[in-house]
Amino acid sequence: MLTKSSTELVRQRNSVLVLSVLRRHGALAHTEISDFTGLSSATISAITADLERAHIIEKSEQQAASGRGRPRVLLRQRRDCGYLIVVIISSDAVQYSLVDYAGKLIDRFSEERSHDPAGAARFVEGVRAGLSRILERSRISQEKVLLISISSKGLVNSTEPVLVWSPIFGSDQIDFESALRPDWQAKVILDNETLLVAAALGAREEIVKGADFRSLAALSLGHSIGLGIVRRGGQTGQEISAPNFGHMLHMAGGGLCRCGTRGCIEAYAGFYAILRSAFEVPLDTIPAKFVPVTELDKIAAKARQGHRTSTIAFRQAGLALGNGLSRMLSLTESMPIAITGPGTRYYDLLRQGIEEGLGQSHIVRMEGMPEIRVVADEPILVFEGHLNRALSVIDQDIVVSGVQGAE
Amino acid sequence: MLTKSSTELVRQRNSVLVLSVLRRHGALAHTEISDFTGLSSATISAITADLERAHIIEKSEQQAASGRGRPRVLLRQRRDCGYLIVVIISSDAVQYSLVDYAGKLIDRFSEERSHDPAGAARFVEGVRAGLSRILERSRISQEKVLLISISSKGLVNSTEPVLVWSPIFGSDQIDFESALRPDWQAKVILDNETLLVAAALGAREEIVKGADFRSLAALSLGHSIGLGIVRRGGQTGQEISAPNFGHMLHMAGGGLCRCGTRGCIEAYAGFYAILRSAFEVPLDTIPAKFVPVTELDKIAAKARQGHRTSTIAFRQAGLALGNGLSRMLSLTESMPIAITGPGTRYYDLLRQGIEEGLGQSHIVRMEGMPEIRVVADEPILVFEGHLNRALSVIDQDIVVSGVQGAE
DNA sequence: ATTATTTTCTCGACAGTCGAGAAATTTGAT
DNA sequence: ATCAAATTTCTCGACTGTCGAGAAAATAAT
Repeated sequence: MLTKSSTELVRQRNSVLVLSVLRRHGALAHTEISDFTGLSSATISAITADLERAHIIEKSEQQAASGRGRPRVLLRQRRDCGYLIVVIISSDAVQYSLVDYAGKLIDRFSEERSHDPAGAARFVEGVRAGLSRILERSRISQEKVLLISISSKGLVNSTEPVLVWSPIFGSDQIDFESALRPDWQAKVILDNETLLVAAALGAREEIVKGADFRSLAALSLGHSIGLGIVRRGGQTGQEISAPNFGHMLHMAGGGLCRCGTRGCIEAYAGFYAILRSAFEVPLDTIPAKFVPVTELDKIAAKARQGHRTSTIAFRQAGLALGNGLSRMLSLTESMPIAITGPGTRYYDLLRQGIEEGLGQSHIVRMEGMPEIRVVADEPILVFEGHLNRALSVIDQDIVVSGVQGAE
Repeated sequence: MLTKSSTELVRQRNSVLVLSVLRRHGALAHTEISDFTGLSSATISAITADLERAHIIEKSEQQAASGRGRPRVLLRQRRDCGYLIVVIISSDAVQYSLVDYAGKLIDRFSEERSHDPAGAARFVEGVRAGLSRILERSRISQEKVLLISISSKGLVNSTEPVLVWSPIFGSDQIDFESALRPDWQAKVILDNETLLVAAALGAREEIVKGADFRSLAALSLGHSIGLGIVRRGGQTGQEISAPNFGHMLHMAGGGLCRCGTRGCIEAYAGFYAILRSAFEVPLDTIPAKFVPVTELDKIAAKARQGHRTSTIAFRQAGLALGNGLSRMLSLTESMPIAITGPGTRYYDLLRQGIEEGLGQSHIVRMEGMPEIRVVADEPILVFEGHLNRALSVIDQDIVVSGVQGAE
């Protein structure tokens, strides 16, 4: 359904646009903002005056004279305009980061996760404690925290911050919104981890390719398997989604997965699955809760020396991934695939299987093999994705909730 | 990337909005338009005055007095504002329909398709001839044809009207844009047939459910298998896509498909595949080009009487569909599934397999079985989808290309 | 000092939406 | 017949927004 448009909306959109170019390019002068946005100089004056009055941006005090002419006045976000807390949940720890409105990291610490199956309720308590701890350490007032951006592996509700299924808690749902509402009035968003990787890669790609960028998928290999897809959308920039790829059906009645279903992709390509397959343990064995990477390194070493069952284990994993990717491509347009995560160190062993698995589908035979690239530094990408997403959400909210107020 | 906004754009969007409620609800009075759009009465006056000046809408001359007070003046599209040609390509015929700007069918005929494999070039000639024929019969001047909307089974390029792969011509691509450009200056759009079914069902659903409508998939069963997905998007109404579902990989190294690949869903669930499987012909046999429905009816009759291999054939087909749908759901959100096409007459035989195939995946075990409904009258839905899409494209174009001109 | 150059700011014109109320037009009561 | 009530459409002034042009500001070079 279409909705009505109004002049006030125009100002809102253009204000957000100004903030977004400021994010992308750092502190900018009046003229540069005008160039980047396409808005006239007069409009920039009006918008920046509003934003300055609302204490959202500020004039940079001084900068090197850059030639003759009236010197430029750089505009930048006010760091103290608001703050963001990033919570990255991984299998062995929870990392808390406090970031200011300009995207600068202020404080960070990790808390080990107890491996006891204390369950979701207990875990949520830990998160609440972690959040109050990072707030206290910084002496920032709670109202200044505008957004809490959480990420985890697993399946996430697309509209609300609810973790629907996760490798750790299974179907024990966690609703972060209602869990944090008593303590916090900040907005809470939750994203799948690999989705953030895809978002970060997509943003990088868009800077390089500009309008040529169309779409991209990120595949994260590890104990579990994640996939994020980013597509450039119509007006609102990028559109991203994080399918339940690791638990997409690979083969009906196949190996038993951690999720309890048989034949998931993860039950062939997750670390525990490779281990299981390499040791020729029956495929209906209940999967190991945790596999040290050193175990897998050993198998990889054997495979690289030509050991048969180890080689086959990685090959099976590759096939599952390749088939799954081909199915994904059948349902979307063709797009490049970026592989990240700890599993990339075995890419040499997985590659053949992946390519063969891809090649078994009509779409790949027709359109050719998609571009596959290996990308390291997954944790950095996750954090970058958090910032990209969270800060633009803040920009949006801050503008919508009233710039007019001179305060 | 965000783009700048302006007051002129506001008017454009609101004009399109006015035209769209006029489409949805038929001829409306000033006040009603105001109610439906949320725009003020004054704005409606301004916009409708513009549209009337540009000969896009007109005042309905007279209507029954509806109570006391100043009588309403109904506004409606001018039929002669422009015309649309709908071309529906099916396996045995091509249907041409001429429609006026108000959505009224003016003329229609079908041309049999020769089953000779004369190839794409020859076929395009036929389409060009068909188009000129329908134009001549109507005595409408060619410039008045604003849009040619084509549909076919198969895989379609998402940005240009290029048929990338089709059951009939295989990988012999057809670029309708360049094929028709010499004769026509009308815009040309091409959509997958099942996508249009999904669009039509989505539009109906949105009228019923309003904002509650989220998404929907249409599955078309026949000689080939089609899937269309419609999701409600942010601003721009609905977002639709037509994946290459029929040729998504069902089982690696499986039955030979018409497309030349092994293991496609279609190679298990297409009519020819059911036939092949029922007669226990080896799965690598080259599939029949064409299967009369009566053949399949016979197998269905046998299956309903308990004949074993016939029953298994339908069950296999259902499993392939169910597994495929489960994979689709793993990659999207959960959504209801509407089944259409000639294959619905065998739904009683397919159902168990579909449900079992769906149940083998994590997502369905977790979120439960999606709602499945059988919808008849596929051809009507296809045409309805054409009109929905094409006329709103025309509305958009007509407004963008300048309403201001009084002409 | 003066001039050239560059950036920022300001002003008036123009486009769009909105609310309020005037104008138009019919029904129903007196 | 006439007038009041009801209802719809139209119009006007206020407000918000963008834009182009040019004034004002501030520095470097001459």
